[in-house]
Amino acid sequence: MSGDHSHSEDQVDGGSRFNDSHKHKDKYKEKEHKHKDHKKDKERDKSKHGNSDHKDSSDKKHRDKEKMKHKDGSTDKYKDKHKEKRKEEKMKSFDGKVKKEKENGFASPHVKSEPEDDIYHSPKHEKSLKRERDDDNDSEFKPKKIKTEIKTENDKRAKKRKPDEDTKSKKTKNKKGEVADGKKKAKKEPEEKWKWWEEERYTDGSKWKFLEHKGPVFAPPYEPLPSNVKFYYDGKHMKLSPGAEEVATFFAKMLDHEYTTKDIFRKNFFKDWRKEMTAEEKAKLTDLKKCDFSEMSDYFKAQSEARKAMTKDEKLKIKAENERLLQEYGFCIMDNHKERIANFRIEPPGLFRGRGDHPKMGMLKRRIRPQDIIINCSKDSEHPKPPPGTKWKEVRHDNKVTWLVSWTENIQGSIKYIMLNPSSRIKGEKDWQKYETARRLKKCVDRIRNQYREDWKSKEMRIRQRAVALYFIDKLALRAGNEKEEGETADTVGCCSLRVEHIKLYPENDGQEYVVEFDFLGKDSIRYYNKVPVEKRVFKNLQLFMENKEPDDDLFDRLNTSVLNKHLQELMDGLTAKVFRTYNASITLQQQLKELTSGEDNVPAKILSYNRANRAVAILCNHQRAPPKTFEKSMQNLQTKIDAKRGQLSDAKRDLKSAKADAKIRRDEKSKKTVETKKKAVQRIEEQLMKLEVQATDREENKQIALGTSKLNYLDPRISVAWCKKWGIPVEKIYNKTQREKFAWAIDMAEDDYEF
DNA sequence: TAAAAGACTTGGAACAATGTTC
DNA sequence: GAACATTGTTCCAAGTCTTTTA
Repeated sequence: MSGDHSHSEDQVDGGSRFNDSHKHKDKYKEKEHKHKDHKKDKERDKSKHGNSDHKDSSDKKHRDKEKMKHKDGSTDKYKDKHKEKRKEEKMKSFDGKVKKEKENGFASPHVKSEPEDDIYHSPKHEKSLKRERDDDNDSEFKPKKIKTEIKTENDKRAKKRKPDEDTKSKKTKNKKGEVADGKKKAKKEPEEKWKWWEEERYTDGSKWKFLEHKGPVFAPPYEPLPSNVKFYYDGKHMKLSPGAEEVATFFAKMLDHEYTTKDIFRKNFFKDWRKEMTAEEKAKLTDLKKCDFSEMSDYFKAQSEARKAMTKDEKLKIKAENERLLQEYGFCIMDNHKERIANFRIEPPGLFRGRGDHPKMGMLKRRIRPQDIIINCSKDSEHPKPPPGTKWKEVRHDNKVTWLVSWTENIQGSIKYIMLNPSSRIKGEKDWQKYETARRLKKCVDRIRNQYREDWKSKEMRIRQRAVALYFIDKLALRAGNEKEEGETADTVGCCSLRVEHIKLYPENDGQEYVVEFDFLGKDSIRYYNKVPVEKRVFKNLQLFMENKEPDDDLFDRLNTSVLNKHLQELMDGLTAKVFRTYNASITLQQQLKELTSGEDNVPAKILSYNRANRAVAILCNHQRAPPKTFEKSMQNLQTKIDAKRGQLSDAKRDLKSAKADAKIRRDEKSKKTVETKKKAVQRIEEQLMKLEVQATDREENKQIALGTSKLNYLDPRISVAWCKKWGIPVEKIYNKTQREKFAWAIDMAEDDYEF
């Protein structure tokens, strides 16, 4: 598995996946937080190292050495401590729901020092390719890189551009250069799109020089229920205080949702709801089961129906108002350009909807007020005004970050941000940089693979673990798997946080040797199930890692994401675990496109090929979705259409046949024409039929797979653009409007010969 | 230096808008 | 133009990785 190609084949075909594997299965529910009274880690460690019946004697020697080495290793200490805590927790709480002390992070302490250079490099007016990076050098992305080098690089690249692009770009050249210090307000954005990718990037670590915006839009205030909408407790009407009523409506709005049947959700909700009640209410309302929210629920349903049934005019009015809000708050000015803000509305209060078995689901997400808000903007901009009579928590001017507004949410205590749209310069640059890093990995991936294969034989356990984990991250596109605070979130894992219970080893399975079965909940509690044959050495290592461990012990007990990423950083500048996902996704797309696209195919067939290539990536990355509720029905409908079309086709063919026969007898122009018309009709119907059949295939194959995430986040858009150009497929068939805006840089720069 | 905080990307579901069919 | 299907957009949770703090 040294070359890209074979490697990727592994990825595409490797393992049996997607066998009805959507989301946390019952198994997990049962398994969750099982209470076990197992021995402490240190004891385990001892017994492990002392264990003498290892099959592989060299392994044993290694372990013995390891024992010495790790006696005082900080990493181990950490892991042990961590595990002890986890175990303590498990022992403490029967159902594992008791919270645990905060404990996370492993972040490497190294801080990149960036030269403090406040001089704004004003962009050049002449056509430049400052940002077009070559695969061998994405150092332009690093602020440290000095300008002269950039120029040289770009001069080199400038030749690559086609002349017609040059004229195009002249026309759309932005006006940035006119205001050298970037501090004056922008002139009106020209109608043409700004090509930020043709400009120079900041090299001083700053993200902008000028930022002005209007602040966030707050959630509308609570509107009390009309008096005829009643709440009942224990069958009796009860008028709730406004605070309690508001929280009650959050629950009522979700009444039809599965959430409200879940114990944790109900428990959390009730606890938080009670906090909002008056003393009197608190005394009276003691049992959620006795609460009757149905009138509220019906009221909201009726409201939603009414909204749907609104007249055209009313709908238009709302639309106009939304548009007004968008125009006023939805844009900011960043360095002379009007840029779209992604989420300018503050999240409204409601009940927290954690995914999977989230211990905090149902908790009250409190309303965010101006005094919770931190504004970030330029000193010399017109600062956003807080609503009358209120104050912002803080107004700061930090141009080393990209966010405009932030606040701390009350469920996890984490910070939320308002940032720019994906089409913005600031997001686009980062995105581009991501793919360039992945392309650099392409150049050294063989070396890295060879290295981790070597490391499988290392004397040090931590190195072996690191190497095996990296193999999985590379081969299976697993996520890194940061440590998580137990009890704070759903129990999900990634590679480094895999536990013994998440894998099963089969020396032989279905005629294959050394098979590993993965079964765990990953991000968003989406199940990852995969059976993959691995190399013997990996297999033996896994056996070793699992020795004398309990099911809920860490598989890689001498590894965490910080250690792994530090190692990766040494292998390649800028390399982290997630780069492998980007790299493998993009390279897989490129290979699959090459393999699947046939020049003779028509456009729909080519698009099917594209979707199949996209699908291969989505499967690799385990991007699953719940099959749409209407899936079966819509498949049926499609089949009906296909059948009808087939009928139509045979009719048309019969017509053609008789027309031909007719023409043979008559031998006149009119009947000849008729034959032509009939011929065309047959052709048209054949095409339509083919289209429908392709659609059916595509849909069936896509039942449980979500293509969007990989398309938006993992696939270098230049691959798709190049493919479109090469085969004459309109790019609109692959990317919708929003996606085209996000990938404008790629659409503009990629030619048909682009190679990832 | 480990832990915590902060910043930013990735993720599927829900909702809204648009397209299609009758 | 109503009803339904499909596609696009928004929402906000949950990851990764970096930076700061104690």
